[in-house]
Amino acid sequence: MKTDHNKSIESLKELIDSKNLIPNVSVDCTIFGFHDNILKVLLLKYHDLNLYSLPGGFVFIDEDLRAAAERVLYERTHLKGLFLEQFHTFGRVNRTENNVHKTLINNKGLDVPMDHWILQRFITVGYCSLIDFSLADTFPDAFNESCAWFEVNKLPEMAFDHDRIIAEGLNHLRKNIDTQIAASNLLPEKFTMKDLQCLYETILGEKLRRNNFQRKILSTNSLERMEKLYDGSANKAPYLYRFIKN
Amino acid sequence: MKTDHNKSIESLKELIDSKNLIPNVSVDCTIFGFHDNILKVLLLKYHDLNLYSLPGGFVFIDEDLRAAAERVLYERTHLKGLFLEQFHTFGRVNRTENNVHKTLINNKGLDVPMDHWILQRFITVGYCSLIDFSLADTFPDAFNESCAWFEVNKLPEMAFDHDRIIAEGLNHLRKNIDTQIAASNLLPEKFTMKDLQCLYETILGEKLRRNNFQRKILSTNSLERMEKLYDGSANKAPYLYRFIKN
DNA sequence: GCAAAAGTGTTGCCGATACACCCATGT
DNA sequence: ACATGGGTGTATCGGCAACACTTTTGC
Repeated sequence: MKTDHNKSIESLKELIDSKNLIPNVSVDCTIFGFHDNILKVLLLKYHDLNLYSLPGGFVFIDEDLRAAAERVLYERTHLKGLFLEQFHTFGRVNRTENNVHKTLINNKGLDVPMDHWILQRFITVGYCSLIDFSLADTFPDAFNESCAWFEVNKLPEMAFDHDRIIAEGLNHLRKNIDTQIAASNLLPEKFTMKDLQCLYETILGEKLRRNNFQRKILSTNSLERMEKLYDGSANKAPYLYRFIKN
Repeated sequence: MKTDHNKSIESLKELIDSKNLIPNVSVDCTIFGFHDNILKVLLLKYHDLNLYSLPGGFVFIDEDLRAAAERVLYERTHLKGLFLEQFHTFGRVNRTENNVHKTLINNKGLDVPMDHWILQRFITVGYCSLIDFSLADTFPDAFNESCAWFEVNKLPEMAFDHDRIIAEGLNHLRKNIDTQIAASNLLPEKFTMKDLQCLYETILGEKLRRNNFQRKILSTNSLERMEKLYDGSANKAPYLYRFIKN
């Protein structure tokens, strides 16, 4: 454990001293997780603080902005090729006024110049993703002691303006949910129309009409109907569907 | 003229040396201009180069990101309180690979360290605005020799990825055009329905049906009908309308 | 009266909604 | 048979497109 801790400090120090980062810029990912009809969001807990943040990171000088977001997503989930979209850039001066980095650096006993950009105001580019949280392990980084899923309407106290970023990210997800996104590993290979409807309802946070939903989805011609599912219950067996791959 | 040139160099040098700017970050404004049924976009021409760019600028360390965009808009038009919306952040590494700043600095004979961020890759946040180009004077800056309006489908060669930024900005404008935006100084106080329709058609780049357009706009209850306009032509006089201020 | 442009009416289509009914299945 | 829940039919509504008709105006 001690070595882990030293390693943490080492990598933190390295990060802060790095000349290979774009100063004053970060990316933050609202990684939404769906499973069993619950919508969660992945948050990190800072060491020794009762304060949470979005998975975020800085951008290397030779790295595409989107690639930085992909890297953040990968570092926390070890998953690649996921749905990931930029939705807004947050740049108000006071968004980082309670700069938690300062406390962290002090707590770690690191020697960082007071005029270092990590202690100043910085802007952040918000990205939005969606995965199945039961399929993803999560991996905290040197800044954080834990990496955990929180239901979107039961959020803990957030650092910076991350509560606002989550709200905007969720808004983006809701406006952009479609069968392509739903198709990416959120449901089993074969699933019932009810499964898909529950996914939509959970993301949108509202009930939909069963029959109208079915028609709307089928009219997109993105589903293929398979055999029926007999689960032993005393009712008509639903058809299974799968997404048509393009 | 000589003094102006020296002043230019002075302010350029000041800008580059400034410790008060966020490095590697800029804002670029797609300032669309409407008048006489023509849609233009405001471009700057670089000194001694046959290359154009969007009005852009850097962000002061104590300045809101949006305020930086407002400042850029104000510096080029001397107008305030205009429609202005962020639409996308462009962050690919190679977007600044033909860094025109290098040429400019060489041409000016400025002494800038080769590792200065202005010569490196930087990301830019795109903002979109819309004004009446006949009402706005335009003001070039030290970097540029002229500031001029170009029709959106007759663009000259653009620096960086500014052609893409314009395309995205126009797309944003088209998706967000509404009576609120149209109300902001693009038309005279009183105008005919045809005037408004022409504005929409010019921005959207497509013809609309006269009668359906009228119904659609009136159904928003954002217009107030005034007296008729007699212009001496041999046809029924159209009503004048004005926007209802909230 | 006539041409030109504005105002208004009507019809049909499409998508979304809401309600209803039928069908399959295990107890 | 019957309760349960899935599948499908249909009426309605609102928005929009398309077309037609009427009105106003100066020549």
